[in-house]
Amino acid sequence: MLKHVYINKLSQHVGEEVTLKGWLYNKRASGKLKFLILRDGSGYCQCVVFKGNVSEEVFELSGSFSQESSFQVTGKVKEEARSVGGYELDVTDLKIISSAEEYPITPKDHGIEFLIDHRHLWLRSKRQVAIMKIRHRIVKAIRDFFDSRDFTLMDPPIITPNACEGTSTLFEMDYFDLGKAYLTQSGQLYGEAGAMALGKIYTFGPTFRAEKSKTRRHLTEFWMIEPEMAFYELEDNMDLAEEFLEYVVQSVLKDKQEELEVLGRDTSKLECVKRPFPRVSYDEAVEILKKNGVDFEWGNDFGGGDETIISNEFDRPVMVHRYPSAIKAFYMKRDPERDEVALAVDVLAPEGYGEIIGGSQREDNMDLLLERIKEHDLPQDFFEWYLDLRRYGSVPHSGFGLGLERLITWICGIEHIREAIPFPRMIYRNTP
RNA sequence: UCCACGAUAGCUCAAUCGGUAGAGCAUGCGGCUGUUAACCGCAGGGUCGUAGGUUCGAGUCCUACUCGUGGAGCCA
Repeated sequence: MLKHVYINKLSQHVGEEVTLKGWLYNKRASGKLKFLILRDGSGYCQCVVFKGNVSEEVFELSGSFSQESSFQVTGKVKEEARSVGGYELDVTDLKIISSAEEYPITPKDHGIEFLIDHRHLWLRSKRQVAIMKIRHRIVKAIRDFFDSRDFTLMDPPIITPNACEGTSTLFEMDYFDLGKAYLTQSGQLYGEAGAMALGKIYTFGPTFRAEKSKTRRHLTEFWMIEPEMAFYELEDNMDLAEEFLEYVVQSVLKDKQEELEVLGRDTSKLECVKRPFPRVSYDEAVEILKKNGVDFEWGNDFGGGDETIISNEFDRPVMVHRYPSAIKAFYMKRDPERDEVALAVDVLAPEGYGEIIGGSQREDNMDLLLERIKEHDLPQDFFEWYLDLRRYGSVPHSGFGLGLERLITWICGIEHIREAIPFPRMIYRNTP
């Protein structure tokens, strides 16, 4: 057998005879000519079997196996403009590795229920492969961004004894003799401990929300990135968030054009994602809503529709800061010049994709933090370790949380968050 | 939890006013030397989500239930 090469490296082997290994994506035949589309995870290649070029057995074999059968094929690589990917294999030999049973996902349309039931197979389709490759590129950009700025990756626990923010519904479990425990809703409080130890950290891990949310923006299990920085105030936090988003989006644009094209993404919308991002206060955002005819009362949180109206005013992500403290978490520091608003910031993605980042400067004053814990009716004993961060050398600090799948959904320009994660966990679905 | 919509062949869907269950894809066989979700011909493939009801007659109308989809609230 000749050297096994991958489809995305075919350009280096033009004129050579090579062996490809993969799965049958689609096939067409025309008399003495057969076209087999092979996919190998790195790309797609049309393999042409001409009756005159192969043995009788190989010619018969090449038409006999079904979609998604695995096989290896040997032939000469040539440039071919008519062919997908620009290269083609003139087949001289072919061997079936495993003949597939009748494959459920055909090249025609399918409903979402059927596709998600077959998620393990759906991942093989061109569109899903493109999304997963972009997901990987985004994850790499996120890590590169923080790593190159001297952040330390610090993994928070997944099992926690209490609700982080005291509001969400959590997945509950029995934890031996210690009573109830919960799957984490956020690694943030632990991130703060990390920032006091390491200066600048980021967490990157799974997060769980048991709310019975049933929309295209929700998963019960998703991945969250939470940087936390000692000595950062709200403005520093916003500077970092916009630099971060610009870097991630531009990295994907630079390296994943082909995949974005498969998804039909309008990349001009992504080209706009450059600093500076618009920054509007909550007050100003409320004015935008009123200008657009929304009957909105100061003090409420924005709904999905409100976020869309606000983000439609801009061509790039918009940072909304200084929300009413009453609707924000207990640990957020209040504006010293205006107690009714918190030093919080949400980043709203363009095109109606909604909130992708939520962050704030944290309350660093021991007495005020204790007051907030009592106001929110939270069990103080669970937070003693967190209060220690204020007892022992408290400093101004800030951070934000980024929902990975929401970021992917926006960058890919896809309709529903379930396609942004390999195996989505949703309120009425936990299989496959 | 609430609101709306849906369930017919392996898949995607159609079936007029309540009157014999249809098509494309997929599968099998045959044809074609440049196909791009190939095309052409033939064939097989149905407990119309479940349980009741109305009717001479129900895929179609009514009731309940099950499952699913979209949205609201809540959130990243």
